[in-house]
Amino acid sequence: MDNVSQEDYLTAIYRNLDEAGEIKPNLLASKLEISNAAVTDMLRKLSRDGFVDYQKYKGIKLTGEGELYAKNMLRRHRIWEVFLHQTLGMPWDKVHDEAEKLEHSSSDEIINLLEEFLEYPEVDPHGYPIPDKNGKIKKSKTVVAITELNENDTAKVIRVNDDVKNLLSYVTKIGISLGKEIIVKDKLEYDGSVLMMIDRKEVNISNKIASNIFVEKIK
Amino acid sequence: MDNVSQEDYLTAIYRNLDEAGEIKPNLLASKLEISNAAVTDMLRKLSRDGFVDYQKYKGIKLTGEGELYAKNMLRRHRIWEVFLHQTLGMPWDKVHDEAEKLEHSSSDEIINLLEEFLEYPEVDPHGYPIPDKNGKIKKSKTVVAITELNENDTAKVIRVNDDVKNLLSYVTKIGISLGKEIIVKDKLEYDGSVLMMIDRKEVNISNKIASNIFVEKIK
DNA sequence: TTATATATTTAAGTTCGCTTAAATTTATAA
DNA sequence: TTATAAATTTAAGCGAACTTAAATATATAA
Repeated sequence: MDNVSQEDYLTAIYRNLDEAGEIKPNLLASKLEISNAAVTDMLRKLSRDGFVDYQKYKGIKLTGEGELYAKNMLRRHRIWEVFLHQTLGMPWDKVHDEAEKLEHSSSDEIINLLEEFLEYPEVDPHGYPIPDKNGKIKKSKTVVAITELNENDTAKVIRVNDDVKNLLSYVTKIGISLGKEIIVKDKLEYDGSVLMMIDRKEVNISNKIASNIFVEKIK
Repeated sequence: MDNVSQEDYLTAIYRNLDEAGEIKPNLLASKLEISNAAVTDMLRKLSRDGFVDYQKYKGIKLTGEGELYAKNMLRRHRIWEVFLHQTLGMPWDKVHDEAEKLEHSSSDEIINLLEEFLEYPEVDPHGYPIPDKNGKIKKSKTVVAITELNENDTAKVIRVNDDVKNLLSYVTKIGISLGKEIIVKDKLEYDGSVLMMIDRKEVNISNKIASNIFVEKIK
């Protein structure tokens, strides 16, 4: 393919598929920060090239080829992130944007060599699994968003959504990192916000933020 | 700038300046493998943006800013090459093309971290010096092209032009690598080709190839 | 069910970096 | 010096990926 734009569309589609494996043009447009009209345009091309199943006014699906492509981009992205964080020491809230650029400029050969150099990491610095050469994604632990926890639940942070602007730097500020233990103290009915203990300090986070932090329940 | 095309123009200009510090549109077009008309077009933009001194029908010069920019791209390029070769083990005849893509997708921050990780290499895998953060290029040994050698001269290979298609893989085949010792046996007046000893074997190379291999005379 | 809001597509237009063809300028050689 | 060749620029046009505005289809709520 070798087309930055199309690669970005496929990745964005894959990242945002709903439970039915579909995504609406509208959502895609907002994720890519472009107009709906541009999306319609590109969908025709992606459809013509066999990467998406697309019919006017219907939800967008990926074809097998499209999904493979998207997973390969995700693989590139996450392997770069590991390299930037682990080898170069770049903070986890900066690697996403850098990897976003690198992923389009690296052959599979580089990626495979990098993977070997990094000793086959299983997850990226935000806890997301890295697809293998064949697009296979190892089933990871079952995680739930913090919003799913109940009062007095104790849990360990496994994954934080890196695709939401500024979320990571905010989350870092309030003391959250991978592996950190949290205890839910209270859940506010009113706005869905969650009061938790982190490092013996009380922290309140909004529902929206809580829904992007994934944890493993302890006991 | 953040514009792949303009970055490529500046790098190509810098790489191919003549003794007077100029380059002709025609040569630039052929290096970039595009039409002369496209070059004229882009020169106007680069001139408008203050990267080149350009007047119709005259040779092209870089401004101070343009030169800095070009050297920074060269820095990125060469640091990536060192990483690919030294850390990932990619052969020296493949790193150029890969670095060509990566150089446009990496912030200065990544490059600086990489440089540190690589322990401040002075040359790339083909023997070219790496400009520092400020664009300063360390003066390296005085080298001459093999074409400048005389019969019975012994010399050590210091640098091979990585910007010529397929040159490196050819040169590798005939046993040349950095640091290798060569002895000039004969120079053919007729076509300028050079007969040399490499690893106790006689090898004849054309004038064109000899002019792209740079050596340090021994005694 | 119908009115209205929202999502999607179509139409027309823009910028970028290219192309080919024609016009013009500069270089070269008889 | 002048004819011719080569280099350069101008002109017109193209495809890609976007935009805004208008048209149309779908979803939602009274």
